[in-house]
Amino acid sequence: MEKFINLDDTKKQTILDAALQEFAEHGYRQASTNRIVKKAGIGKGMLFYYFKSKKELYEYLFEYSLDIVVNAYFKQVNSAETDFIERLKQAAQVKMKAQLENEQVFNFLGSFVLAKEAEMPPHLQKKYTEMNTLAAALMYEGIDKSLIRKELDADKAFQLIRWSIEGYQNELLQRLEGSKISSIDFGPYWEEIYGYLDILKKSFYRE
Amino acid sequence: MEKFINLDDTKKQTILDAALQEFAEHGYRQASTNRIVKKAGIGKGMLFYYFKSKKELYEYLFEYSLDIVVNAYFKQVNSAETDFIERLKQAAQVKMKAQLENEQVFNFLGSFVLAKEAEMPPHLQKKYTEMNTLAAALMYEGIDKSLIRKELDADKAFQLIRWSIEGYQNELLQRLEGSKISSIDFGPYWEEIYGYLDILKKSFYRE
Amino acid sequence: MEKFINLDDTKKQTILDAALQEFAEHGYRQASTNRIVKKAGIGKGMLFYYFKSKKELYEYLFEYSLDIVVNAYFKQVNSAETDFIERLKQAAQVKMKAQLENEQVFNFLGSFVLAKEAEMPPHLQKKYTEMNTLAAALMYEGIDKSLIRKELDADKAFQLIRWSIEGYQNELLQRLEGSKISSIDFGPYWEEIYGYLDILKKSFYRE
Amino acid sequence: MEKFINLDDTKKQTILDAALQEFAEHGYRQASTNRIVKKAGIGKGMLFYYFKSKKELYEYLFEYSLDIVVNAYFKQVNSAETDFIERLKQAAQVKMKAQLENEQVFNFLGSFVLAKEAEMPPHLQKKYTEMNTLAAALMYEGIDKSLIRKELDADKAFQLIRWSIEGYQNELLQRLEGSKISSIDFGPYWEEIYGYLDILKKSFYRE
DNA sequence: AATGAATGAGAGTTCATTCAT
DNA sequence: AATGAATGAACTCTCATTCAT
Repeated sequence: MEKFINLDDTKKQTILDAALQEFAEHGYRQASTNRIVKKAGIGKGMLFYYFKSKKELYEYLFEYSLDIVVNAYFKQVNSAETDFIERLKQAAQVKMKAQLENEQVFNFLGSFVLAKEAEMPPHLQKKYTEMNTLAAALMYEGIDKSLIRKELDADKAFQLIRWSIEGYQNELLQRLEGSKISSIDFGPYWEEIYGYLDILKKSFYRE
Repeated sequence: MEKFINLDDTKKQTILDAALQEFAEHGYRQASTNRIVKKAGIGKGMLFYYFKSKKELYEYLFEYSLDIVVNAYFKQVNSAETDFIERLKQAAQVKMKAQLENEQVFNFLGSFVLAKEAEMPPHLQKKYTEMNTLAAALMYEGIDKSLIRKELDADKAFQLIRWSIEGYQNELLQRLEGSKISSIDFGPYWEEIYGYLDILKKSFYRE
Repeated sequence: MEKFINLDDTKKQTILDAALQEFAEHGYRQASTNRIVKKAGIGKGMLFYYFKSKKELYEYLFEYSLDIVVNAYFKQVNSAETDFIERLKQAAQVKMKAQLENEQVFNFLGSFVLAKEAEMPPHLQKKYTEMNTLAAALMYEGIDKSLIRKELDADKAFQLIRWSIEGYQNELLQRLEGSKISSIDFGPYWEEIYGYLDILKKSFYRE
Repeated sequence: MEKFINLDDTKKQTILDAALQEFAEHGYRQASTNRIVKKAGIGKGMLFYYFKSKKELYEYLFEYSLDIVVNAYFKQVNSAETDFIERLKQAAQVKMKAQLENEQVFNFLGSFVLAKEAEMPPHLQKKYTEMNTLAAALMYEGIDKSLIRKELDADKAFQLIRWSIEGYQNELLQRLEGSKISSIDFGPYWEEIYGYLDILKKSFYRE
């Protein structure tokens, strides 16, 4: 694996892209190392020279993808914004941008949920959970709780708001499933989401 | 397939359980018919005597599972209750009970979303969608919209409430993952969920 | 096998027909005992009660078919006819008639050549050869050798004539391959064959 | 398949022989790829590395065999000889030699006729027919028809002569079946065949 | 006499992984 | 550092044969 890390960037990227795409498209087990080396234009032996097994390759891709997501998404969320809903709104925009720019990585991570626990080592599951925890932390850090109506438990309210938004995002994803992400006009969806955010504000925030 | 249906119940259940578990654990393609017969304690040939192919087995399990879910869950939801949040509360209780009693089935259906459309025959996709439509209909039918604060769009509000609850349920599921479901004391969780429902009422309902 | 022989004729015939057809259509190995019992309308076990194995069934069918051929074909050849070519002509007519009336049997025997020696016991091969020898004997018995031009070895001439006719029959068979035998108009072929027989007479017979 | 072509000749030949033998002995469907690899002494996977399927292997063997037959047999027939029977005589000698040197190939091709059309792709059927047409053309090209007695239809006479000879060859083959071809003393047979050819000349040719 | 459920070996094929070059 | 030929276990599925009923 260190062998792989020391490769020059172009080659590294070619291989990463080939592998991410293959795993995203076929899932862990159905992904074919044969197709990966063909797509990447390298010899069959090299893949197992860089990574000692298919699983190690997968785990590497996983950690690599988490890194990308953290840097291109989480770290771009404006933590100066103290209004929770506004921060969520900005986060959603950042996420969309990051997804556009790292389609393979997001597709790959999206497909991770599919790889059943039985086959995936627990430490990956853990990392994934940690990432989600980090994301949540970033989401709540420095938030102005006083905006929430005083008769409500602010933390629980935040959770409910987050779940609502995530629910909406999932539903949106299902609706868009199949469309090529780069060809979607998000205009109408932003309007829709603003509608929902407005209701959330009216419901949970003080007047 | 009729061959299978006419089996005595104990044997049928053993095979069903083995297959549901295998598919839930590994997904469609990665599931091994070899492991299924070993788990079920039947000869290699019998599975293909009962079902002419792996796919037919999968489809049977799918329809079987839908039946269970509809009967043990959806049909148990009290549609006389016109308060949306109260109905959701009752539904959540029914769902927990159904899940407890049909662990494998719920696991299996949960894993279905993941099976790539390409492999699954359209009529299964259709059935699944129909089930979800039915579920939504049951959830919203006869609901008293006037409980929602008049300045909010009632339908959107219902959606937000639903997403909130589903989000909570998912999070709960992840937290409990690994624990043997039958050994969980749900007491504290009900309190927690009531806390959330309370907030939702305060936020979205008229005073 | 004696079990089978003591069955009443209708049932026996049903089973024979089903088996002959299956073997003729798929060859020995690809023939499915499952399909045979289904076609014959008997239980799976009965087939192996009557015949202890697929091979025994095949061998029985083989001997049965030889019997039919000998009785419906060879024995019908008019041995009073002393002109060799005339006898061959009559034999060809009788053969066509027999084939029409025992399509299954002839198809089955035709497919026998396919079953490679490796799998078929030598005594079947032997029987088959014996049948051919018998056929040849019948063909030559009581033939008037004096019709053959005196400068020719009569026996060798007969052989050549026979091979010629068989060659023609084989070529005809290949040409007709695929057509349903009962729907063929043999008219034009008889003319053709008479043409050939005429040449043979002119060539091998005294003037 | 190119993978196979680039193998060194010894290995290629080992595999070819194993496969030709297996197919010749058992026919297409009943031939076992398992037995082929065992006979050839290669790993199970290699066969499918060289040829992507059993069918592709079969088709390769088929075209390979046609090539051999055309080059080692047809092309060796002396087309300068204008006497039909003399040409047939020479052809028979060439054929025996070719058969001796390519036993497997001739056995394999001999078994091809048996493989039911349904399973074999039409282009193979076509090639086979083309080969036969070519063979016939070679046999009749430049032949001096004036040798045939004037009262006979020359073309039909040629057919009869050809069928006669083929019939003799087949009978010879059946008689020799089982003997190791390389240990046969063909001396007596040539005498026999010359006897037959002599009769044919006396019968069909002008005096 | 009759059934058909049950078995397990074997079919063709795929694939991660190794290793000689 | 790089190749791709080679392996063999595992895959889904078929089938002749047996056996409890």
